[in-house]
Amino acid sequence: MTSDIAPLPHPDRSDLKLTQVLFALSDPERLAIVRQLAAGPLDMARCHLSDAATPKSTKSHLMKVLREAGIIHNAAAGRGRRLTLRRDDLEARFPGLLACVLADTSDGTA
Amino acid sequence: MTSDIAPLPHPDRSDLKLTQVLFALSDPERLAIVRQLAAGPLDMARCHLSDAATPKSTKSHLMKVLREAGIIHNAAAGRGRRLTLRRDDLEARFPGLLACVLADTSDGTA
DNA sequence: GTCATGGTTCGAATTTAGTTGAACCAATGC
DNA sequence: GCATTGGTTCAACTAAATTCGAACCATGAC
Repeated sequence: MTSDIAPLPHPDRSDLKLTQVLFALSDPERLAIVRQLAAGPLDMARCHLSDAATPKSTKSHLMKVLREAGIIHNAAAGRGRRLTLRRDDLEARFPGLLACVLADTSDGTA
Repeated sequence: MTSDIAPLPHPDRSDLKLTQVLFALSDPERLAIVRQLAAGPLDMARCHLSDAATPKSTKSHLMKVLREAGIIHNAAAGRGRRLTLRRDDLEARFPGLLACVLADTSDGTA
């Protein structure tokens, strides 16, 4: 078979928790990731952190927090990972939240 | 004079940080406090926590986090404290944020 | 198969946040 | 004056989040 990699677990739309989403977004680095993904899906290797020297384990952990909160989807794609912002799910559960979070420019990540 | 109590420090509207606001709101207990204050100003003594047995030092700390994030205003009033949601400031800096956070009912605090 | 690339996971160390009792303070009631 | 009520602050402790290296795993190129 072409692939037997166990896909990472993602919470169902109905299981998203507002407090968990807010927490995930409350870190500047994670918020910056979300802003990048707002422009469209991105290969993880092309998703940059503020400090380019950050170890990959740290980067992976940041993605995990966002994924477990239901903010991003992380799928295997070739030898890498494809990250997608779960816009529809977020909008369905917390209408307007993403929009006003992305609108802000006071955290340096315009 | 009638009062010389040093007022608690509150951040200026222009100093509010989105990530700090999101963090403050990411705790269920704090979010529940904000929901109560959404109905109007409240004396702190009448602002209830989920566990009535919570020590006052803990309650005071919860209020401090909300105050320092710029979400609530805490003013001396008689022998107690008057808590007010900083609606206008929040709306000015993060339009729509409060509305969609208050709209959610998935955290038990409908 | 071998190698390089891209990421996850684990464990340990560090850092940060939450909890609590005790001490203290201001205002009101008496 | 004294006692009560309501709340802040401090210090110590517990709990949780973050960071990072090391080990590991799949894929794709060769």
